[in-house]
Amino acid sequence: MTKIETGPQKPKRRKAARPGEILQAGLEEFAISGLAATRLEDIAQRAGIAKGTIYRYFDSKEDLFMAVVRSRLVLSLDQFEEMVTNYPGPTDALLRQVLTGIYKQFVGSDISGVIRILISEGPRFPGLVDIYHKEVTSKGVTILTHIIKRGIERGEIRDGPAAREPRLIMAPTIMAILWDLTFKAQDPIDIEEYLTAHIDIILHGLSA
Amino acid sequence: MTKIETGPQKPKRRKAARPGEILQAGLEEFAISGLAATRLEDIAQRAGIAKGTIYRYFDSKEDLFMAVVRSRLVLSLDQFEEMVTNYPGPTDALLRQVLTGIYKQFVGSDISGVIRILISEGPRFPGLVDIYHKEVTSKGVTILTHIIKRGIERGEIRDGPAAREPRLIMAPTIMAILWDLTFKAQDPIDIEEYLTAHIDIILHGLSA
DNA sequence: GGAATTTTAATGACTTTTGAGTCATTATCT
DNA sequence: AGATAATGACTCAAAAGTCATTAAAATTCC
Repeated sequence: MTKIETGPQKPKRRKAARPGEILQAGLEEFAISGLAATRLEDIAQRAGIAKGTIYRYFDSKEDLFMAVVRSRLVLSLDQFEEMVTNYPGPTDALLRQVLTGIYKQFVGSDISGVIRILISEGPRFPGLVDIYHKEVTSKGVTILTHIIKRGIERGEIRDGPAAREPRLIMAPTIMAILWDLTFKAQDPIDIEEYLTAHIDIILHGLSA
Repeated sequence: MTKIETGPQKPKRRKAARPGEILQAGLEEFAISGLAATRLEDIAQRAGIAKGTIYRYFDSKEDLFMAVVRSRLVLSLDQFEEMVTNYPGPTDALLRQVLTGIYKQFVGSDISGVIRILISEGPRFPGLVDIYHKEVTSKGVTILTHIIKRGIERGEIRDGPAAREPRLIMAPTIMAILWDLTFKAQDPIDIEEYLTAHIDIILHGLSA
């Protein structure tokens, strides 16, 4: 019955265990279990620290959650934007390059975790949805709109309903991310093949 | 301080409050908040009953959760299957009919709730993911594969990478469902237009 | 440069809160 | 009148959040 024995025994590491590590551990846990089902103790364990340490950097579980999502929300689409504005060649090659880059960067990455979190927790965190929509989604739509506009001007893309709905171009990407998150065990996607097929159907679907 | 006052005051309704009502209320709450964050009290309130009543029909919160998802998992794709096998006309009209039917039936329906639940809770309920994959996803893929095969045989669809990846055809549908769940407030989808564009790009993307 | 001292980081036992699950009591049905 | 359905106050376990205590780092002083 040696129980009442207050105080800690072995505070070890120093220097590391920075907020960044907590954010990373938090992302990994939240992406799997969501906000409510994730225990701070799990995050602490994954980060190799004690639960109490989290409270030195974040006010509450929810505060940590917000910080986690915000920290991964911005993600640079700038490279793609630049690709589009500077690209000299034909539209099909440009689209191929942009889509390839997006797959490489997103499928199976931290970003897919953020997307799952957003879908799951969106209703209780409209603020986060708002930021994501502004920072990521609508930027993506803008880039795709540019590609289409450019293609129409060059006479490579036909104008029509499809050209007015840029979300169609990225739909297969979103689906691949979610498929990978959800059905990887049952029925894994071969990303190479899928990407090839994606580019193929989009190029034929839009071409003049 | 009139607190300790055991026993109930007003058991009201009889006859209604059947398991079905609890399942419906459960679906609505679970779809918004997920398993962990949903309180049985919320479900009870939505169903217009007391918390204890739930335990007459379900053993535990998790048992109710499983029952909720299972109850909405099967959903008939049979009508679409039948459409495909019996359809006499050209592929574009068939595809138009099938896609229109899917949008009408799925976007904004109970099914979108189930899809959100599956994405959110999948990692902790691989059994449910398994059932959904077998009962819904792979059936959907089969139907689309039939359409494509039929189209190739009739000389209306070109063979190629896109024809080997039927998931591409339904990707915009999935995206519309999730977009509606997540970004309705920021940026609602006009389903009529979106569907038109979807059919347009797919038909051009696949046509011979 | 290094011992002594102050400041800051980290710990985990403890407290508090929250919500799942129970059950004695009461209404309604047969 | 007996059986069944429903209730909500209550119990209890689990996890969020606190804090006295200790380790390590930074600073001061000689």
